[in-house]
Amino acid sequence: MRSGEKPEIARLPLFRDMDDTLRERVFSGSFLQVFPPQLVLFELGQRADFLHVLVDGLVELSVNSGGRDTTMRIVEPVTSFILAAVVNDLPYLMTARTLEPSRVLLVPAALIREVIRQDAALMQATMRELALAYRDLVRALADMKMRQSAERLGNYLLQQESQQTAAGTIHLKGEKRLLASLLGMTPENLSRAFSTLASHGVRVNGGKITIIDRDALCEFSRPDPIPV
Amino acid sequence: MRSGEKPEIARLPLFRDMDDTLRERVFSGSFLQVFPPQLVLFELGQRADFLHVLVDGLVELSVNSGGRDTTMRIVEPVTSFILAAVVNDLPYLMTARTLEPSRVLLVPAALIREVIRQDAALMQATMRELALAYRDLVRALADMKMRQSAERLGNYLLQQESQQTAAGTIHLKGEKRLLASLLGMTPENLSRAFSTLASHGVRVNGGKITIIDRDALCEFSRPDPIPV
DNA sequence: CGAACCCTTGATGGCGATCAAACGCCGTGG
DNA sequence: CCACGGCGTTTGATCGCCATCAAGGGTTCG
Repeated sequence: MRSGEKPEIARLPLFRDMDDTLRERVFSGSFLQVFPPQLVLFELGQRADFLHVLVDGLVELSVNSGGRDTTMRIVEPVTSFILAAVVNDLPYLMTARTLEPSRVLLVPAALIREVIRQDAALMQATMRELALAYRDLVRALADMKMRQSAERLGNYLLQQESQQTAAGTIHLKGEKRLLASLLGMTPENLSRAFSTLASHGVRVNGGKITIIDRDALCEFSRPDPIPV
Repeated sequence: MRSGEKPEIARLPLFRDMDDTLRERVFSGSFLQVFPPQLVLFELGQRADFLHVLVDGLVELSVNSGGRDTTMRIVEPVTSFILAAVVNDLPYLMTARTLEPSRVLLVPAALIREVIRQDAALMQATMRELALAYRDLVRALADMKMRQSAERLGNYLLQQESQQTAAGTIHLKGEKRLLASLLGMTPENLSRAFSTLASHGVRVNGGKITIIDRDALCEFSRPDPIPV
């Protein structure tokens, strides 16, 4: 891939501050690939061959073990994923699957590791990214351990609302069953959780959610006091 | 603190490969402090002032929010903790409390951040450490979402056994109520989970656990196929 | 138009939380 | 030295959240 082709990749926090010629080297050694929906990009247990950057589309990261399955993250463009497996050259802990037609930049793991060693700015950005990802997971784990399902949904909605453009309105990506799995519940109970939130300021219309009473939702969900 | 004082700190993966004079600079700017049990070292929401290294004793990292409380990690010597908050200069997401009389090395956050910028080996070690910690949390979250309580306990025991010296024998650190909170259950249910595991090759004697039938425990707990 | 499939709603059951009480351990004070 | 009280653990009883099973409505796609 050539560098100018996808300026939004170069603008990612991960790549933004690094040396231009090294960035060019990374991109020219990588390739942009198009995938149909429902395609498995890699599976848990495989050696981490590529750092992935989702350019367009939607990807699910899930863990499956012993017949059970749970989605760990929904990746939206433009974001890199599985950085942690790549930097330490360890097997993937998750399986990645496209949910929509997607374009993914595949950066060979050995290449990115080599350039990380050469470029302090890239290494620092990697370190920061990992630290932020770690903190996200700390929150997610505490959420799962301390809150019950409707509260988790409420907090998810509040968090989504804060980082989507239109205030008070949220568009769910993917199917509701996916959100259910992300929040650690069944589709049936997600549906019931939405009905519960109806009495706390939330209106649902398909994949479009409206928060008509933010205060009521906050009081019910007791969101994390520390901002992200 | 002087450098030769605590060679096992210098041998930590985090500090092992860095430049000697810079390591000396880090240690000389830090101080080793002794704390009594049950003392709060820092609280969730505070600005991260120090990178902590537990030299001796036992520390609990917990999250408390909305009247609820859950322990996220039990820190044993010699280990650093809350690296993620320090590198990004963000508030702590967890509260730290000593469980036993403890000695902790306090490294000023600004100092460690400065030296990280100067020393590529330290930065790389930080990056690796964060990536490994991230992967641990991915496992912990998947564990919490997919397994029920007795299975979680079984896996915890198998994991502890593999990283403690004596094969087949595990010494729990801290009280059982602490382990219960770490595993996301109540003390009552931890007790019941131990009884369940009695029919799967586990014997309990106070804080001393013996795995008398490893295969049976594995079959019951279905441990993660991917090694740590 | 029919067949999947997803979402929703209802009925039932199980895991785990809560409440309650008894036991054992340990440190204190009589 | 022993009695007592506090605390953690264990065991039992009950309750509530959520999973599971089941069925019906809506949408999409062949």
